[in-house]
Amino acid sequence: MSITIRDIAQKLNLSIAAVSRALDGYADISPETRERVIRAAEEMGYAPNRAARQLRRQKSDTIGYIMPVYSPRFADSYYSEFIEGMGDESAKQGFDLLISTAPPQSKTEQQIYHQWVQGNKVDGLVLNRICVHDWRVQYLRDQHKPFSGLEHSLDGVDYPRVEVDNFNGFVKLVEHVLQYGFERIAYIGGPGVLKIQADRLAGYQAGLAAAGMFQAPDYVCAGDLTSEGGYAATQVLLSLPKPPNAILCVNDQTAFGALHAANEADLRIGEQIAIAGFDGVRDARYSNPPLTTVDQPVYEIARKLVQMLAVEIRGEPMPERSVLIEPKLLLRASTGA
Amino acid sequence: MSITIRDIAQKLNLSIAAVSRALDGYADISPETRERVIRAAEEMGYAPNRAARQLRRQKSDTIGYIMPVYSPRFADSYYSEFIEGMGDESAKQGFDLLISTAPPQSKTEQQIYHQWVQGNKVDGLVLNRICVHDWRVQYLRDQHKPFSGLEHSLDGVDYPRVEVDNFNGFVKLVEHVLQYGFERIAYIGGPGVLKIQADRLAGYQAGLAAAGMFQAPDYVCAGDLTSEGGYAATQVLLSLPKPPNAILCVNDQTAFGALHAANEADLRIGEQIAIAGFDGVRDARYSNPPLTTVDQPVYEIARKLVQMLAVEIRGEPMPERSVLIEPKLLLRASTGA
DNA sequence: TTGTAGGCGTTATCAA
DNA sequence: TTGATAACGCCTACAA
Repeated sequence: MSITIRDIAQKLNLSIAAVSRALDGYADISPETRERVIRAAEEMGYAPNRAARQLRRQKSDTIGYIMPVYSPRFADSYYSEFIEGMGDESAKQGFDLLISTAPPQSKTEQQIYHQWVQGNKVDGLVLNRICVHDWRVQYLRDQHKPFSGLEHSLDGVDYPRVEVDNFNGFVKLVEHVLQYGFERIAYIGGPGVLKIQADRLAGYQAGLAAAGMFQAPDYVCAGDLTSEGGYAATQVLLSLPKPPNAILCVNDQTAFGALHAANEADLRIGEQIAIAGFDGVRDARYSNPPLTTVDQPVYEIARKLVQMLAVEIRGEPMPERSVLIEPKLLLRASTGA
Repeated sequence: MSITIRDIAQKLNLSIAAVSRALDGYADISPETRERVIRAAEEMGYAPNRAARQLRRQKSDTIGYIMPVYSPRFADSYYSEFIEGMGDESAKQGFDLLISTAPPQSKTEQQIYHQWVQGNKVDGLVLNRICVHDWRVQYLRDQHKPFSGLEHSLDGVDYPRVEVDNFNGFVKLVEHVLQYGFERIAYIGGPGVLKIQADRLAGYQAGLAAAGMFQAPDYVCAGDLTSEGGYAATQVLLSLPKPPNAILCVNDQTAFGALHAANEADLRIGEQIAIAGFDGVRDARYSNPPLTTVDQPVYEIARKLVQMLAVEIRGEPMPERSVLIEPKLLLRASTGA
């Protein structure tokens, strides 16, 4: 079937042990033998059987990521960028990347984590969309399985992580729209359990408080991180007796939905109403009108997460277990900029 | 370390063979024993070691996909939708999804394919962005490794596939802009080796020919499937002595770049110039102005590809090895609709 | 119905 | 420097 070290050994009249060591670069093998083995392996198109190696070494050289899908066919280029970053860095670090999809907090999600961890399918995992209290963090800690995460949950676990200054990003966003004269500022958020939701909402509130602005309870809506959710929430906001003239959204997808609803309502966006997002996805430059957003370097963040995880897996010392990223405002026409 | 069937056997005073068979649902085991085993496994949090199982069964229950990245940090929600579709269907079919990134036709790409195939890391692969003549198709055929693909290469290999009627889609696109009075129609394509490029370009030319329209050689540009490429190509087109008044793009990302360039040139898009894409990514609804595009159900296509691949891997008979999808025009403001 | 034993391909330990 | 051999955890033919 496939070529094994046994085939190479046979052909070269060597023991499989010698072949194995020659290929793995051990020192106790004669240079000429090593040379012969390596050439033969090349010629025969040998590649080690990953299952056998994994079984023996008790590690899989694989990193796992479970993509949180809130609904079937939800598309968000945030994820393509995130996955690309993880893929590039995984390859560089010599790991494969195993991906699955599951609704957050679902039974399915738990099963996959359990199978991967207990079945030794992955050496470590990358988490994002971390919750304020996250069962995954606790579970992986208990299982002593290495992981890294985007955002820091409040479970008291010191895992390697990247944190975006969501709070401050939103404060700046509020300041920006205030400066442009929009004073009735609403917020469309995501699921309340999410850390980003907690932090961004807090930033929104702090920004308003700092300016001594009125905070209408009606002005804080729940979305679901999708453009559909943003669309629906915006319709509700616009039908209030005293509708807002600025809508800040927890992410860009939500903002796309908000733009859509405001356009349908024939509002002059950037003039009669300001709309902004958070993420900095590429496509935000091409929306109608171009979307003001808070840019976070998703690709770089994903790479960093994998890189930190690789260090953790290899058990190397890690100088900084926490990287803080200051996102930056991208001012565009949707807020009148 | 982890729980194995040996642990369960020990606890229950059974042989590991009995435990194994009880868990795998063999008939030759007493109901009560099976009951005990299953409960114990549950209690102890057992999950089979994937490497051991894979080594023994000679299959990995894993599907591979290599994401073609043309440049670092290229974001395209086409891929997040594609990956989500594959992820959902893989889970449903009982497969894990292994993902890597590599530039198309690169040495890296070849190495990964070789490692995965020869190392038995995956049971099969999904290909997209198929080339007119594709080394991957030939390689996997030679290695007798199951695979499915989006688009059919001309290598004379009858693999399970989904084909989108790119030719006809572009013919319809040409008809549409002609009908709206745009007669100087340009085309921005992708890498010439791609099957979609060949088919869509042919559709463009056929559409023009059918209407007896003039075809300026200047009007056919090469892009790279990114918005940057579309932006650059559009700048070239607009600086021609006799610039086009319609630009049809090989994909939506390219079209986003074209919109950007046309907006910068202060053209009234949909009026002075028509711009259209191809893919139907979600975000095309939110561009400035909303983008006319040819919609293909990416999520469903991805699922179908995995489903066909699963059938192929299991060696089941496949009624239809080729699925043809007729994409449909989505008319929006960017072409004056 | 259950247990014994061999082997999947690799790596690591020990001897030669 | 090299070879024989024993695991890693699971599955399955065969024996009991």
